Amino acid sequence: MPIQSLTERQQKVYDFVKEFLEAHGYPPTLQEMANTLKIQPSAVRAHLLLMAKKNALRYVPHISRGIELLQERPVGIPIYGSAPAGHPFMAQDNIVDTFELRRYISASDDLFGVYVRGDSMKDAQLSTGDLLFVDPKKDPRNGEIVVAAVEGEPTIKRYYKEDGTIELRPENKKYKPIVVNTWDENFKILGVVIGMIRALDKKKLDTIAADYQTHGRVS
Amino acid sequence: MPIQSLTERQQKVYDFVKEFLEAHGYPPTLQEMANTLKIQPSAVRAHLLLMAKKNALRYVPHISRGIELLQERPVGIPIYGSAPAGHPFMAQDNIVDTFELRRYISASDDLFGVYVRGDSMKDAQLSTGDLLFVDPKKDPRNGEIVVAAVEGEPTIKRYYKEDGTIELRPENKKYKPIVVNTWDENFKILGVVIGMIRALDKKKLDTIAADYQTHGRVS
DNA sequence: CTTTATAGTATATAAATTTACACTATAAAG
DNA sequence: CTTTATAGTGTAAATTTATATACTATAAAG
Repeated sequence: MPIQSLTERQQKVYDFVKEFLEAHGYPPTLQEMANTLKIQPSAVRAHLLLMAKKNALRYVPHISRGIELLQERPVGIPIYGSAPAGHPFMAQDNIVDTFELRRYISASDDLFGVYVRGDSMKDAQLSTGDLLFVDPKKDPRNGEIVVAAVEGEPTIKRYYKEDGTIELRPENKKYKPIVVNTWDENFKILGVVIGMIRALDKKKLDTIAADYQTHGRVS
Repeated sequence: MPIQSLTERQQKVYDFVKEFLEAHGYPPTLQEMANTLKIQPSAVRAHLLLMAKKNALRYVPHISRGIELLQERPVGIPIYGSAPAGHPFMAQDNIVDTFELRRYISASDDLFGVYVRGDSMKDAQLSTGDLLFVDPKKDPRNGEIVVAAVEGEPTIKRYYKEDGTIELRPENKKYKPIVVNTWDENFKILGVVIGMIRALDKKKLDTIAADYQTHGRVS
């Protein structure tokens, strides 16, 4: 069922509910809406009933504050695609998806993060300051990037398993691969890197730089 | 003020409010809570008042359903730092921060995203499939990466302003900079790239590849 | 052994909130 | 020119909801 467009007045009511909800955490009463919009509660009620019919919200009669907004714009971030020439880039119908972290980085609950240090994964386009999302429950496949502990030292490398050995390859010719036996006790896969996020604005970069001295990163 | 921990019963009430909110979009009444928990409204009220004192929620007396949950547990992801040799990497005291998207990518509300296409920003370590976070309200500074529309075509480049001209430089020697006049009407800065996220697990990469044919990316 | 915090029952009252009903008015559609 | 959808006013009644008050009970702390 498509979302029918709201009239000007209905939009005003809808907006008020939205703002009220954000401010208070619960919806307004008919009275509260009526006061702000300077109309009668009965009139507000009529608007709500109409909007409910249009599927813009749910209105439960007999229930105080019984309003639920639908089409909650997700906390998400709209993602624009490329549009045909001449078509405005930032138009509603050029939104190809909505970004929600939970959906994008879908992994087990005990997902964790590490910051990258150094240039050993340069050719995989990972650089100092990048934040990696690591899934500790996922079994690594050959070619995937993993966080491993070698003799207690965490390190980021590409994973290749062959017979009884595991090879951890850096992505930079300057460094050499590490080869360990699968039964080696001084070695442990901490998790598989399933995502990465990088801050690019200057203020954030400064913060990261400051952090750098306080906390370590994993190379 | 630290969040004092809830007693077992308080947690039950809290959880019920949370579930009710998710199911209905508005908080429950004392009566509704009392019915489900099989206690009296007065008892529920007492719990709410206590929890409000503990800052677990806001409770507005005299207001029907006047409950707002606070401390929405952030969808946060723990970030581990590098620990002294021998110290277990994934220990509680090695958590240097918690990742929350809204804090990490702090920008104006109308933040949007675009997927990268092509290799024109290769040397800035951006590759096809990366998702960029773009702030349309931020004024670009020299050297920052921006999304611009040149003759209607969106493009990702590094921004340099000098006198009356703006230079949009790719980060790949294969491509040439674009130079436009500041007053050029066929040119518009759509926003400044303030962050990037990349999916690295295979399943996600496949999804992106499938998407690729349906929707476009911005080069 | 007394205080304090938590957890409850039970009931009447007060206040908040929704609702029904009777009307008016305007603009667009058929 | 009549119907339909929207947008209201105003009021009393019905219902929902919160609150005050008086008690009981348990466990932990001092």
